[in-house]
Amino acid sequence: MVAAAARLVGEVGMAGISMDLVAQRAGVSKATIYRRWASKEELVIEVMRRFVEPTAAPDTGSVAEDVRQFAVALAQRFAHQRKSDVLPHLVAAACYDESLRAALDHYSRSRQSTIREILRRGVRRGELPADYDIDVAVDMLLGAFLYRRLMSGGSLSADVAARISAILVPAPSTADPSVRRR
Amino acid sequence: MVAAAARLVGEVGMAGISMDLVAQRAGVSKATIYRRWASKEELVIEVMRRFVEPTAAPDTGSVAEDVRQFAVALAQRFAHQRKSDVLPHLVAAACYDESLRAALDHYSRSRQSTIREILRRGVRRGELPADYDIDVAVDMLLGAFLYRRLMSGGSLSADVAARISAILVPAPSTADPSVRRR
Amino acid sequence: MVAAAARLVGEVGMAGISMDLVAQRAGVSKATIYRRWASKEELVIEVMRRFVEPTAAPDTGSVAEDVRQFAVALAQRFAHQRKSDVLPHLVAAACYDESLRAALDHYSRSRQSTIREILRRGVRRGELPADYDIDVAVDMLLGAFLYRRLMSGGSLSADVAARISAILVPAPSTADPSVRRR
Amino acid sequence: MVAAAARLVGEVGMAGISMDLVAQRAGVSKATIYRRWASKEELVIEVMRRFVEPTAAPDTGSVAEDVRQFAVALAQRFAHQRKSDVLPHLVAAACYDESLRAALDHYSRSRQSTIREILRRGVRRGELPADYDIDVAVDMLLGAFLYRRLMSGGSLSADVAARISAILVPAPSTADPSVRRR
DNA sequence: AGTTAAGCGAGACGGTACGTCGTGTCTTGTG
DNA sequence: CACAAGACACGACGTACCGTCTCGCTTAACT
Repeated sequence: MVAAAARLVGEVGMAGISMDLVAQRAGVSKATIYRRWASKEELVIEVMRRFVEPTAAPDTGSVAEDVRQFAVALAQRFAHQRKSDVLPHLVAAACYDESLRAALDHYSRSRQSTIREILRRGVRRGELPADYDIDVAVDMLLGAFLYRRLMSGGSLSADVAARISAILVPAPSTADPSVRRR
Repeated sequence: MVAAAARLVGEVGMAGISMDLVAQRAGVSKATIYRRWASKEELVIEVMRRFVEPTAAPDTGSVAEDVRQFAVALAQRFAHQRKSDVLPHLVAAACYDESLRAALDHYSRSRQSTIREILRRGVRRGELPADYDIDVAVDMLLGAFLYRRLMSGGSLSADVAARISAILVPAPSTADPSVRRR
Repeated sequence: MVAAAARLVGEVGMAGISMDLVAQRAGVSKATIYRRWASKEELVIEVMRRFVEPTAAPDTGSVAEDVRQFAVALAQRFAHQRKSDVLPHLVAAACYDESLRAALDHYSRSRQSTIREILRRGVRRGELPADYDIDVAVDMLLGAFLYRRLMSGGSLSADVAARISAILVPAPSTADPSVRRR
Repeated sequence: MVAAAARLVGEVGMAGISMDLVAQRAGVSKATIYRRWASKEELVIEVMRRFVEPTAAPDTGSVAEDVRQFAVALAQRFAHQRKSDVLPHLVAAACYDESLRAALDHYSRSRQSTIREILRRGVRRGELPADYDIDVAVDMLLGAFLYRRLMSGGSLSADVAARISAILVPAPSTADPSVRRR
């Protein structure tokens, strides 16, 4: 069921999926699907939860470097056209469906744990100011990727990833104290 | 026609709109609409082009302050639930429709002109480094808003807007030369 | 189980009944019902067998009067909208289901015993000709009721009942010999 | 559409018909069917209206003979298993659907015109008493056929038809005046 | 001025997917 | 060990939009 949906996401993308199709492929009745998920969107969230493994958290000793590596890895994720079409669809659907909204929030929350952990470590170690706003930073990092992918149409090369992380967490290169103090 | 669509966007949101409904409201036949727009999405882009006036570009003399004001103004934009549901829908639709993709790109490009101008001015004046990556910065600013609104579910207060712009363009408060030089 | 079905027939009529509903009401699992009856129709036949008591056979000494009384009593039976919807449903279902057909035939046969007895008595006493076709007469009597109720939409008053029986078994009132002789 | 439905009635009978099937066979969308008929039952009534031509009215000069001929012709109609399953289904469905009820009434009314005309002629000519209850007689005649076909399970031979009509309109064989006068 | 052409409203149409319901079978867990 | 509880495959239901299409009617331009 989830597996069939996952396969279909890969084959025809979010737009090509219908409940009838999933049911047929999974050898399952539509009613059975609806018994578990309220919509194909919630089903697809389940797909992501199960089939998209979280990015590993690097620990190089430097926040700036950790963030950079994380960002580069993330950029690669967005390469696959088909699969990265899923998220925009879910986001749009969540605008009209409260329960989907909740499910998506929960999912995105869980997916942010890696980058949040990296940043928290930075604060702990003193590499980032104590009042560093992790929420906002995460929004900026992931938002930049999303926006670039969906709106700007720009590339998502490793270089771009690096530049984004550089703005987010300025490299302490020449022992720049300006950030830490404030 | 566009006016009727605009009214409907306000009343029932993107999800509640159908071509039949627009046609009926505009006192127009569906065929006539299709003669001008390929889909309701392209029609709605037209709506935005006509009815969403661009944010004014502040010019306070300081990039940091300009960006801050711009961000705060933008944050207010995202307040209206109904209307800000439109963009995600268009973004999702653009994933499957090349021509819509183009129309949306064109639109978003034109909407970025204000913030790009602000940043370009900053570079010209030397407040920002000569190699400041405006593309990336714009992605981070707008992406942060989008992501926060759609995924994080966080608030979009003036305070948050200020913090975002602070990360993007560190205030030169105490004549900090570190950013400029590099 | 049968009792629950009977109650439901009274409440929601044949159309509103489903096996799930009967099961729930009877506090029984569907499987248990299917173990005993092949369909809800056969279950309902059981209901009729148990809960619809046969019309009493009058014996006034005159066939014509007996038939009249029987017909009037029968007419009252058809008054209840809800309950008399059951039979048409069963009849229709029996067209496609051989075993149901048999069950229904058996039931209707048993229900005709009263009127057949009345007519047989008439023949025995010589009030009806020896070659009187009881089968046909029964069909005409019951058929007239059924048809009137279901197709003509006419009323089923005592008066109508009387007129039907009068045609079937002409009253020997004024020593009319025409029927007997032939 | 109606033609496709007619063909299907012949092939799979009333029970085997579904709106999806009719739509597919007619090369038409379900919505189009529903635009014209509220249910498959009303569609089938249309089928009967168009494809079942009315029985011709015999005029032999004698009511008794006219009725006999009509009855015999009618009996042949009921021969085809498949097709005569349709009516019971419609009758049952009409019990739960007011508008179908009306449509069916209208149809059956129009189908009775032949036999009614025959009987009216009999009254006009004085072969039947002036107060002869045509409504009741029609119910008895058609009802007998219906009942025999659906409930009794008896045959519908020409002989049976003749016997039914004999009871309904006693042959005036030996110039029996008893009926006419009254 | 009369005729013709274009443009449009109205809305029917073939399709596709929806989400729900009922059936009859089959499995699981409990008393 | 039987049975309630209920999950399940199947298939029909009736609805909603989509995008295309054919009708007439209007209005304008061109005879």
